[in-house]
Amino acid sequence: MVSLKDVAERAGVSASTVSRVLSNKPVVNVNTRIRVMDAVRLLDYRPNELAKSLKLGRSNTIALMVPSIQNLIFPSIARGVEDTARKAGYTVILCNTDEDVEEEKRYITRLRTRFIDGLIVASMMPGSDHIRKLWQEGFPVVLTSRIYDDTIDAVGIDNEGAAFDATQYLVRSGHKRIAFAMGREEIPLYMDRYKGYVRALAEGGLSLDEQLVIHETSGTGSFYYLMRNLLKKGLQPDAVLASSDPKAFVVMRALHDAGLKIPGDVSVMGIDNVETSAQIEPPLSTVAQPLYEIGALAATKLIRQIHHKEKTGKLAPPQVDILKTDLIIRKSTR
Amino acid sequence: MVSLKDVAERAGVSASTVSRVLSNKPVVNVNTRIRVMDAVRLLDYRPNELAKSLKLGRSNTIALMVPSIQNLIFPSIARGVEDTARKAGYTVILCNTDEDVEEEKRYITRLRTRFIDGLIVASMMPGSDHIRKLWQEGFPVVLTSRIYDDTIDAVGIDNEGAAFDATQYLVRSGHKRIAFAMGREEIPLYMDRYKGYVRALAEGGLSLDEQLVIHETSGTGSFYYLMRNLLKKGLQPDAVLASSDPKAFVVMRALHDAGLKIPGDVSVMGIDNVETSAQIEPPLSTVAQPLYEIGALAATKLIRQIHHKEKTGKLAPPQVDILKTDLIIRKSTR
DNA sequence: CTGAAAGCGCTAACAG
DNA sequence: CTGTTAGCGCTTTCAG
Repeated sequence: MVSLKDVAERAGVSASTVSRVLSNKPVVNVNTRIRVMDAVRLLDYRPNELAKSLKLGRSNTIALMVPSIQNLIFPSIARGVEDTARKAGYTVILCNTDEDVEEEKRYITRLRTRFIDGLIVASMMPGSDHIRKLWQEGFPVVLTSRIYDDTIDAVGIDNEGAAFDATQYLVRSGHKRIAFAMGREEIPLYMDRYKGYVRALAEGGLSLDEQLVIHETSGTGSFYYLMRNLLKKGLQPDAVLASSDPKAFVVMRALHDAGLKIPGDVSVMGIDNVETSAQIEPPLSTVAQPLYEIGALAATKLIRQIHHKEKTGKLAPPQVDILKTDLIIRKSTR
Repeated sequence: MVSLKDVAERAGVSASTVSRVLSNKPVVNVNTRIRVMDAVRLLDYRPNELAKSLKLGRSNTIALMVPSIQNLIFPSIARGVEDTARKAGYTVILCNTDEDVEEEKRYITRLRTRFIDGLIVASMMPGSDHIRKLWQEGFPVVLTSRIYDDTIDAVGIDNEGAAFDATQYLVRSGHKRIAFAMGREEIPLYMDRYKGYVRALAEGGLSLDEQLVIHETSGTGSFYYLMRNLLKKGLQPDAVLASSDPKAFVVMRALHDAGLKIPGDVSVMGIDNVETSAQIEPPLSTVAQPLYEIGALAATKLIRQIHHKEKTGKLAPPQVDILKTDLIIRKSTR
């Protein structure tokens, strides 16, 4: 390991001078600068980031916490985060919490040790008070995808509105019996989507049939049996809105296996616009949320907060950004 | 920020004693230990990982380099890596290279600063000599998914064999005109899969028809037009083997849009067994590679190397592990 | 414009 | 069993 001192020796100057050159301090003689740079090249010197971080009190590293990177919406968000972080000179750490609040806490404990400058959380659950606490202690945090209130920086979409748009489209195109595939109720974004569905039904003059809303039991896969059961009970809908694209995939398979045509016999619609949604057969109609942009904006906001905190010593007031969603009609709806 | 010194003061001992207690050195009096622990709790002290890393010369952090986390095979690998790294007390950094060798190099430069203890590379390209160099310099590296030789630790599958199995299944089930959707030729794993296809054809007594192998032009999406063109030219195959599952999705859509039934008119088969493959309609027959396990094993091997290097000062001889693949017949083949 | 010195928070001999 | 000391590699006053 070649250190500052080695370079200094080689260039015949002091360590401080080398440091000045390397951090582009203007106050250094051109000739010494050249001499130093030569030594740097000669020795193939790389600064030790760890030492720098320790001294400076920041690591230029942020963490991204997701329930699971295997969930199709998170790779795009992660990509947005990583791209913009990298461009700003930050490194990103990936944390999968599996919806486990304890795991989340454990992570936070590790990360709080000033190892990390900020945190993007896409896994927040109602019980995640430790995250609120983090923010209150002045640690830069931005929430994504799952937002609970406006007391913490966040970027998300209008989930109620997204489901409303989807449902409204369905009623306007003449569907009368619109089923809803509901996600885990502890997760507010699903409650919001449910509300949007209910409101659009009402505004469309359709009455809500509780039998047509099916509730996830054990994971996304459970919708297969749930859907088949609905059919078996003779409750065939003419459309189903899934509260997320992956759920729509499963619903489509159940419908197909029951011998039903999509969209001939029943229309299917999702929410999210995950990448595969366009690639399956039939391509899924859905409400797109700008996943990459969400990640990118979250990273931008976080880095801005980090800088703000460095300057002023405290966090700027929280601000939540709601990004526009987009109704995308493909081939799974008539 | 509360430091060791604060705890020491509070407990009326020296910093070294606190350090001993915290790292569970056995040589410390029970009473002092209790006193120290009390002070730790009272002050809610958390060790500064950065300082520890600087002193110890290791950061308990590894990096995972993938072409893009949005590519469906990598989330599962990433999950395997992250889970096993976390259990071993390591943190993982996510790096997307977008197949860009320069980006890869830039990353390596940053990471080489002893900021990271080891590296898992799933993005290796033929031009990635800098990675070979890393290994030669004694830096722990394990290759995944794209393996080039046996001079570096690696874990992967037998790509030739996987394609062979798939093709053989197709010929044995009576297909005569088996097309192949070929990936980028610079990527050896695709060449290997191509070879497996060719060999199985030969062993099955079928002659290779170059017109039936279609070559990716601009991204996975291009297979849509490529496939439609093939059909337009009157060269309809009775089966197509895609060199990856995502390519199979696109092929299926092209076939469908041309009015062809799967598997009635043409069978489709993939390789990878990405998560969505089971969820689409019809569920895709494919050759599964154990993605999660690949990631998990890669992490295990890397950490073992890191420890070995800490003990002996150098890397253990490279070893490549080939994991078993699994032919999975679902509904897209007859 | 440059060097000496102090210190970020921690661990590891070395004494006692 | 415990304290003192030195130092990981870097930045930053403070003098000169």
